[in-house]
Amino acid sequence: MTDRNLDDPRITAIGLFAETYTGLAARLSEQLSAHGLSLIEFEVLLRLARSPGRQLRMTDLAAQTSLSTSGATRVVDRMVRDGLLCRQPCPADRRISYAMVTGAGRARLDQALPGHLDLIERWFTGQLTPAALEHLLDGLRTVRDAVHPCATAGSDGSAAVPEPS
Amino acid sequence: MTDRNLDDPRITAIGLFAETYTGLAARLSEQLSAHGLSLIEFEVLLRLARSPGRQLRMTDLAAQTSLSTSGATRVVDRMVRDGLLCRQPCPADRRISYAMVTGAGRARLDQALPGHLDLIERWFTGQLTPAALEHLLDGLRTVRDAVHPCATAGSDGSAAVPEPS
DNA sequence: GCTAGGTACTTGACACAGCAACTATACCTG
DNA sequence: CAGGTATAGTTGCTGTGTCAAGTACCTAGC
Repeated sequence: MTDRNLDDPRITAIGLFAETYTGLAARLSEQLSAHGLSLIEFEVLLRLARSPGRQLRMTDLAAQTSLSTSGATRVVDRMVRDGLLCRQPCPADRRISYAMVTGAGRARLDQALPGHLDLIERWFTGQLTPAALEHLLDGLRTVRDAVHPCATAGSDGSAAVPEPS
Repeated sequence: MTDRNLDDPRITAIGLFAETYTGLAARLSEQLSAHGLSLIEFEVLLRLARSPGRQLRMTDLAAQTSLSTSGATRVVDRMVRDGLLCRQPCPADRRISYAMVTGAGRARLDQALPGHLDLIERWFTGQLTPAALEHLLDGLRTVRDAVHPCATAGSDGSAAVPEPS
C-alpha cells in the first residue's frame, strides 16, 4: 500500500539531512568534550559571549538555543556550578536574571574555539567548493527562514509564518 | 582576542545548519506525536518496514539510527510494550534478536506517513526549486559521506552513491 | 492601593539516552 | 573439546531535557 512511500525521495532527502547533521554534531561534540564542554554548553557560551555585556536573559537564551526555559535554567545551573557563568540580577525588573559569561567561561571558549573552527572546516565547509558551499547555505537559509517561527518562539502552534502554497 | 572568531563564517554556517535541522525536526516531531510516535520511533518503524522480512538485528537497527545499542534496546522495549514491534529470536544464532514490525506497527506507520511526507514537502523540499534542492542534497551527500564512517548496516540501499571525492 | 492577570524563572516528577558492566552465546586455536 | 576471545543484547546508574506546577514579580484597571 504505502510500500512505495517508504522510499519516497522526500524521505531520502530528510534522512540525508538528519544523517549529515548528526554525523557532523558527533564530530564536533567529540572535540568539545575534550575541553569539558557539551555542544549545548558551547553554544550557550558562544551566544552569551556575542551578546552585549556578555549576558542574556534566561528567556532569550532559551529562545536562541532551542532549549525550553527550564532546560536553560538547568544548563546555566551546571555552568554556574562549574564557574563558566554567573547570574546577574536585573535591577529594573527583579523577575529577570541574566546569565553572564565569567572570565573562566570566556577562557574556556577561547580554548575550544580554534579547534572547533578547524573541525567545521575539515568536515563541513572545507568539503565543498566555495560555490557548492554557497548553494548549500542558500538552500539552508531558505528552509530555515520558512521553518523558524518568528524570533523568540513560544510554541503557540499558530505561527505567523507564510505557508507555501 | 578571539572576538572576531565569534562571528566567523564557519560558526555562522554551522549555526545555520543546526537551526535549520532543529526547526525542521520540531515541525516533523509535532506531526508525529499526533500519531503517538516520537521521531526516533518513526525512524525505527521506517527502517524496519524497509528491511527484508520487516525486521532487523538490534545492532543493525542501532547502527542505522545513530542510537547506542542500549538505546535501541530501550526504544524497542517501549515499542514492543505498545504493540508496534515484536522480538524474533534467530534460530541460527541465539545471541541475536530481531526487532520486527507488527501489523499494528505497520498500520501506525501507514497512518503517519502521508502527513509526514506532506510536511517534508511543505517545509523542506517544496521550499526550493528542483535545481536548488539538488544542489543542497549534493552538498549534504558530500558532507555526509565525509563525516559518516560506515552508514547503512543491514539493508537500506536507498541512497544513491555519489561520486567519491 | 488592591486585585487580576501576565511574565520570568525555578522546581518536581518523569522520560529518555549513554556508558560501563554483565550474561549468554558463538567461534577459533591448539 | 578446553580455553580464550569476540559478539549480541540487556540492565544499573547517571546526566540531561521536558512538561506542568509553583513562586516571585510587574502592570493595568478600578
